[in-house]
Amino acid sequence: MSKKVSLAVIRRLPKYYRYLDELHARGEVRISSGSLAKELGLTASQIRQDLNCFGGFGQQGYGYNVENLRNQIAAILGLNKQNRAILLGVGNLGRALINNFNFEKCGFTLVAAFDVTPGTVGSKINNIPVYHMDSLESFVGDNPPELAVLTIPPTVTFETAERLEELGIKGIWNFTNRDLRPENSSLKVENVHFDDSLMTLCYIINESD
Amino acid sequence: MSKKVSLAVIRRLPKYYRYLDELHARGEVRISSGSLAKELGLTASQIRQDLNCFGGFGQQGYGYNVENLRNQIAAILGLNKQNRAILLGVGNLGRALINNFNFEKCGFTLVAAFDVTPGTVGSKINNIPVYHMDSLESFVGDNPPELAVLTIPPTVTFETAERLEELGIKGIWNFTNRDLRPENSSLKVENVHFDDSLMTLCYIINESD
DNA sequence: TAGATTGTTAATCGATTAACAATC
DNA sequence: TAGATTGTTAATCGATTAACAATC
Repeated sequence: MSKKVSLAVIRRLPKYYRYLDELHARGEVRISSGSLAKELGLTASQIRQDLNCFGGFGQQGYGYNVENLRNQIAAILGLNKQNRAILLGVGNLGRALINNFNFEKCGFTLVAAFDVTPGTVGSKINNIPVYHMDSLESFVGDNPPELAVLTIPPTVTFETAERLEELGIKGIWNFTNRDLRPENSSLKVENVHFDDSLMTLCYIINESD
Repeated sequence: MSKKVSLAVIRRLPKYYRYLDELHARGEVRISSGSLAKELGLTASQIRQDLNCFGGFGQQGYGYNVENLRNQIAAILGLNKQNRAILLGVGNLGRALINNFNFEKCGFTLVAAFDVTPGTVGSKINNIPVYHMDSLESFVGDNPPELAVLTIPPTVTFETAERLEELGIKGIWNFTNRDLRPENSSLKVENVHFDDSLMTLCYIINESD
C-alpha cells in the first residue's frame, strides 16, 4: 500500500486544478512547475513534490501538459465519479448553494433537498425537489447518497449527523457552525466556518496597523 | 517588537473562542488545557503553546478562567473594535450573508451593500441599504470602511479589488472564486473557496473506499 | 548537442509534542 | 502540604526548500 498523502498536499490539489483549468480554457498547452509556482505563490519544488506523490506527470526539459495534468488531478480528486448528494436545510444559504453552486464540478450531483417549512417542502428549487425531513429515511432507502450538505440550524447538527451516519452517508459538508469530528467511524466531514475565516482576517487587518 | 505569531496559531484562535463562548454560555467557570484539548481534538501542549504566544492567561494548578480567556482571545482577534464593512454584489450569496451572517460577532458592522441590478439598487435588505456600484467612491469618500466583502461575479474580481485598494480598504473577504494575493500592498485578503473545500472532501470520501 | 526542466534525495526549517520545573 | 496544571525549554516530527543527476 502506498503511503498516505498528507492533508496539506490534498488541499493544494484543488488550487492546481482550478488554475490548470483556467490555463486550458485560455488555450495554453504546456506549463512548467516554475511558472505554475509563480502564479500560485508557491515554490516550484513544492509543486513537483506534491505531484510526485501521485506519479510523474511531467517530462524533463518540457514541463507538464496542461490538459493532461488537469485531467490527472481531476481523477485523483475523484471529480469524474459524480457521486450523489442531498442537501438538508433550505434556508438562505441552502438556497444559495442549490441555485448557484456547481456541485458537478466538484464531483457530485445534487439529487434532492430536505426541509421542514410548509411553504418550502413540496416545491422545486432550480429543478431540485424539496422533501420533508421526515421522509429522509424512506427517500434514502438502501441506496444512500455519498454526501450530505448540512445547512440546517446549529441546534440540530448532532442529531442530524447521527441520523445521516446511520443511513450510511459517507461524507458531510457541514455549514452549521458546529464542528463535527466523528471518531471510530468511516464518516468524513468537512467543517466550513465563515466565522473563523472572517475572525482571522479581523486579526490580520488589525495586526498590520 | 514581539516576534510574529504564525498563521497556523492565528487560525486556531477562532476555534478556541467559539468553544470558550459556548462553555461560558453553559455556565462553566474554569477549564484546563487538557479538557479543552480533548474537546477540540488537539493536544494540551499545543493549546498552551498557542496561548503563550500572547501571554500567560492561566494559573498553575487551576487552569484557565473561561470568561477571562474568552475575552482575552476576543481582544487578540480584535472582535471588539467593530470596524465598518461594505458588501459588493447582492446575489444569492450576498443576500444570504446580509440576512444571516453575524458580522458583529466577527468584529465588523455591515454599513452598506452595492450592486448594479435595477430592482436591487435602492432597496434595503435586513435594514442594510443597497446602493449602485457607481456611487461606491462617493459613498466611501475619505472615510473608507476597513473591510469589503466580495460576492460579485468572478469576471470582475480583479478590477473591483483594484478599485477597493485605491479607496484605502484594508481587507477583502473574497468569495469570488478567484484568488487575490496582493503584493507590495497593505491590503489583506481572505480567499474563501467552497469548491476547494468540497473537492477535498470528494478526495477523502473516495480514498476511504 | 545544448538547454530546460523534471523526479528525487538531502538539508533546512518550522510546527507539534513531550517533559518538567515552577507555582497556585 | 499534596495535587494539579501551567509556562517554557528541549526533542521530535513533518513539511518545505534546495540541490542536482537524469533525461527529454
